[in-house]
Amino acid sequence: MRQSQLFTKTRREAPKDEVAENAKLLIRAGFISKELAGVYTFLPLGLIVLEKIKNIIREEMNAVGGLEVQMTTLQNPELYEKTNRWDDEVVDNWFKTELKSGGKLGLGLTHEEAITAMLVGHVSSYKDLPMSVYQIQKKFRNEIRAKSGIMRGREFTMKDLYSFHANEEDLNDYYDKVKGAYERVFERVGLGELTYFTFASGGIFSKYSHEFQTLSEAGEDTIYVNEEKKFAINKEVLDEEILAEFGIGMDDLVEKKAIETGNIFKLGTRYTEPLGLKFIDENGETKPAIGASYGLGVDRLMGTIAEVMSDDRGLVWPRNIAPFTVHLVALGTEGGEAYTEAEDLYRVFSELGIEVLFDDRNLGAGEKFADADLLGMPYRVIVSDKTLASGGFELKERQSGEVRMVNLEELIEIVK
RNA sequence: CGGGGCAUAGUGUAACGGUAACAUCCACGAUUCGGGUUCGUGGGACUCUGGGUUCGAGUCCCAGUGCCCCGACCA
Repeated sequence: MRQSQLFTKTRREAPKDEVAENAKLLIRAGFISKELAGVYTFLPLGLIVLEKIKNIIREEMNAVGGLEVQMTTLQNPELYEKTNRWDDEVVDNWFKTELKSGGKLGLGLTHEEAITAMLVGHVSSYKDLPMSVYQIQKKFRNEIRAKSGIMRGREFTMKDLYSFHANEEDLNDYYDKVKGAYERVFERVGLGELTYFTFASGGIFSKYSHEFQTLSEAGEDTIYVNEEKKFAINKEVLDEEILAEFGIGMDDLVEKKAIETGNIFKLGTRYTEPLGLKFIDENGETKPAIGASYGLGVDRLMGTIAEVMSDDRGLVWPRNIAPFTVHLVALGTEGGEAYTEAEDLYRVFSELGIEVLFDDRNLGAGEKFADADLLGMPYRVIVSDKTLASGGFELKERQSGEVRMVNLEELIEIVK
């Protein structure tokens, strides 16, 4: 893409109504735009990042047998009345609305009920199980207080997977498989090192629920990390009992701030029972299926990456989710030799399928450098009189700041 | 939902109760061309909304709305 055709502009200053670093940077760089408190539009560059994250998640969910669907945003209150989650006294962050005819509707804040009810017509025998269904879709939560930029919004994108099983053993096996899929997702988006499998409250069927917590000072949660075994315990469940359970003491744990990027938990028959998702087992007995649900905040993941990977000059995208691999910058006078050379390189990259953002704007070097740093593509390639004279290209790695001269073959080898 | 703060060009900030300024931005013309070059000319605001006080309100008072922060909450 040519930067001259990108309608978004960068800003020197962050808007005063944002404090969260992720929102400040993403707005300054033109990745997102704020509509309301906790409600953000994704602009072209931001949307590319979001879609890349979604695709990684999609691949990993598919790899553990998940089948993708898209449930509706508009939700039928009857389902939630059956599970006692419609009443505002019970669930206080519904967005509710009504039909012209007078009937009520809810805007989906989670889809256990909808998925379970939808599957009733598709499950009748133990042979139909296990079943694993997911979606990547908008959720709406009427948060009393939205905060932290795109990390806790009122409208956000979430991947939610639900699995249903004939017995507990099968549930446990699958639960571990999904855990592995989550670990691969975090690895691929560049957060593997910083993300801890964490024991937390909220378990319905099992004692604990499990969270994926990414270390960050911007996090709302306090967790206790055990480096050696690479897991953590959420402060909310930390007590003598759990320490004994893991055979550790407080000395083995380090207190950290973290962002809850994922949450998985076993539901048992909490939803299948009231909604009638039953099957007949080998002995002809009718039983409710046993379920689990697995959530992953897509835009929260993006916000977390912006938060933990950026530096004082701007965003730093891991290669797998960067909007473009290369930021090609032409210096000198528009139409000059360097520009012509850059045009050629742009064409070469495009033909090779290398994702490139070409800064073909007629601006000074300083401004282009500042923008490149702010936008955060993994590689910056400079074409200028200087590089022409040396017969190569200047390649700068955004994350390390390492700069070197390379020839065309080397350059392509690195960025392809 | 308790507590606190803020609201002025697209953005960031000024303005004693006396008739909105500066920077950035945008347009045009020069200049410059490896870290936001420099200069000139011009453009852009019913000062969040509604009331009130006053000869006069961006400024003081009341109410509302929006936004931010702390806490609570977060299936």
